Amino acid sequence: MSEALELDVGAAGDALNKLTIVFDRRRQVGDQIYDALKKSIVSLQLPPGVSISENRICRQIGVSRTPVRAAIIRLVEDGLIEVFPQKGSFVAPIKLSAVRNNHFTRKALEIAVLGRACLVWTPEVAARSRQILMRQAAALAEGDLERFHDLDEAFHRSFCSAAALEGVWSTIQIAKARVDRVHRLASGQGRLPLVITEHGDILEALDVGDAERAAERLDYHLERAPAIMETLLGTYEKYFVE
Amino acid sequence: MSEALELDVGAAGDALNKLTIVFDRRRQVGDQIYDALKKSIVSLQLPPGVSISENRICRQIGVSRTPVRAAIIRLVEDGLIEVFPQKGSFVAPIKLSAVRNNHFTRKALEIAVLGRACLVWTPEVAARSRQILMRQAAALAEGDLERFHDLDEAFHRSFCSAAALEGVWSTIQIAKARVDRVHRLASGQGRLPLVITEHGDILEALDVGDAERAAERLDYHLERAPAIMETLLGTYEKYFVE
DNA sequence: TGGACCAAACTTGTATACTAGCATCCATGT
DNA sequence: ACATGGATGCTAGTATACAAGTTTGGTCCA
Repeated sequence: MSEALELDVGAAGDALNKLTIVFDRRRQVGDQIYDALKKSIVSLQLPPGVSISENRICRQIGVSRTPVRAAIIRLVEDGLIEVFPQKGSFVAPIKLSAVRNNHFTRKALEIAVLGRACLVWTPEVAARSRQILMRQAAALAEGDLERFHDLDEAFHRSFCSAAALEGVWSTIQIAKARVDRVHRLASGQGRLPLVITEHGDILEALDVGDAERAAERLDYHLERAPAIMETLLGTYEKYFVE
Repeated sequence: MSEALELDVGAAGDALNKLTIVFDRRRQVGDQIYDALKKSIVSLQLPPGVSISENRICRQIGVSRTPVRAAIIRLVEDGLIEVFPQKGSFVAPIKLSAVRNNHFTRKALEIAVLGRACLVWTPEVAARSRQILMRQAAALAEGDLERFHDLDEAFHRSFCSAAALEGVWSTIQIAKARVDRVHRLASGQGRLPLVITEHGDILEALDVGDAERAAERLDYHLERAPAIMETLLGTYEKYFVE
C-alpha cells in the first residue's frame, strides 16, 4: 500500500521545486524522506542554499518533525545539508575544498578497487559490467538522464562486486555524493557520450589484463569533471563556496 | 558550566560498564552523547552485543530520548550500533567482511595520502609528525592507553595535514572506526612498542624521500592487525560475526 | 511436572508540546 | 527623518506522550 504526496520545497522568492515522495507504509518514514531528499539534492533539483525547513517539510508531506529530523541528521553527516541552530537548515553549498578532498578519496578508492578487480577479471564479471554499460548507452539514447546516472553508479559499483569488495562501495558512495553535484553540472555540457566511450576504454583494458592502463583510463575518466568544474565556477557562482 | 554524570550501561547479566559524561551546556546534548558513546564502543568499554536502550540511557544521564536518538542515528551510520525496531539497539558485532572492506579502504586512502605527503615533505611537517610520535611514545611509557590511541590517530592524521588533504581524514576516520576495535583487541598482545617503531620507520623513509618504502612500511604497519585478528577469533568469539 | 496462554513490561517509531534564540518589521519616541 | 525598542513569527533543540510490536515471566490448567 502506498500513496503519492507532493512536496513543494521552493525557497522564498525562488522558483518552486517539487519533490514527489511515494510513501511505502512498510518502510520507515525517516528512511524514505532521507532517500527522497538526498536524490533531490544530488540531482540539483534542490539547489544549494535552498531552505530545508523541518516544519514546512513535515507539514507538506503530512508527517511529524521527528522522522524529518532523522533524515536531516543523516544528510548533515553526508555533507549535503547544513544546519544553523535557531536559524535554519539549508542545502549545503558545493565546497571546493570538499570537492577536491572527496574527489581524491573517490579516485584513490576506485583505482585501488580496480586493481583488485583486474586480478580476478573473468569473462563472466566482464559481461556484467558490459551489460550495465550497454544499458547506460541505451538510457542516454533515450534521453533518460535519471536512469543514465543510476546506471553510471551501477557501472562504477560493478568493479567493487568484481573485486569482492562490496563494502568499499558504501565509502565510495559517500565521497561520490559529495562530488556528484559537480558531475551533474558538468553533464550539462553535452559530454555524456564521452562517458560511455571512457567506460568502454576501461573495460577494454581490463579485458586484456592491462591493470595499469585500466587505472590510467579510470583516472582520466574521473579527472575530467573537476577540470570542467573550473569553467563552471562563473556560471554557477551561487552554488560554490571557498 | 558543566556537570559530571555517570552512566551505567551494563547489559543484563553482564558486568556493569560505567560511562562518564561531562556535560558542557554550550554544546548540544546529542553531540556529546554521540562522542561519549562512540568512544566507549570503539574502546570496547561497551563490548559488542551490549544493549543500548534509549530509555535507560536517557533516564540515567537525565535527558530526553530525543538527543539520545540523534546520537544513535549517527552511530548506526558509523556501523557501530545496530537497531532492531521494536526489539532493541545493540553495540554492533565486529563484522569480518566489514573489517576486510574497511581495512582495504583505510589502507588505500592512507597510502594514497602518504604519496602526496611525500611530495611536499619538509623538515617542518616532519617535525610535526615526529613530535606526535614522541608524545605517543611517552604516553606508552606512562601506560596511558587512552592517550596512546588518541596520539596514534593524530599521527596518522598528520599525513593528511601534510598533504593538504585534511578532508580525506574524515573518510579515513569512518573506515578506521569500523576496524579500530580489532586494533584494540590486538593491542592487548603487548605489541604496542612495535607501533612506535613502525611509525618511526615510516617517518625515516619519508625523510629520505623514499615514497615507495614509506608506503611499504605503512602497508606493513596496517597489515599486522588483521593478521593478529585471526588469532583472536577464538578468544573473542562472541564479538565477531561472519 | 509440563505446556499453553495471557498480561505486563519492555523495545523503537512517530506525534505533539514546549523552550530559547534569532530576524524582521512596525510602531514609537526623539 | 531616523534611530531604537519591542512584538511577532520564524528557526532548531529538547521534552513528553502515544502507538505498535516483541520479549518475558508467571500463572493457571491439564
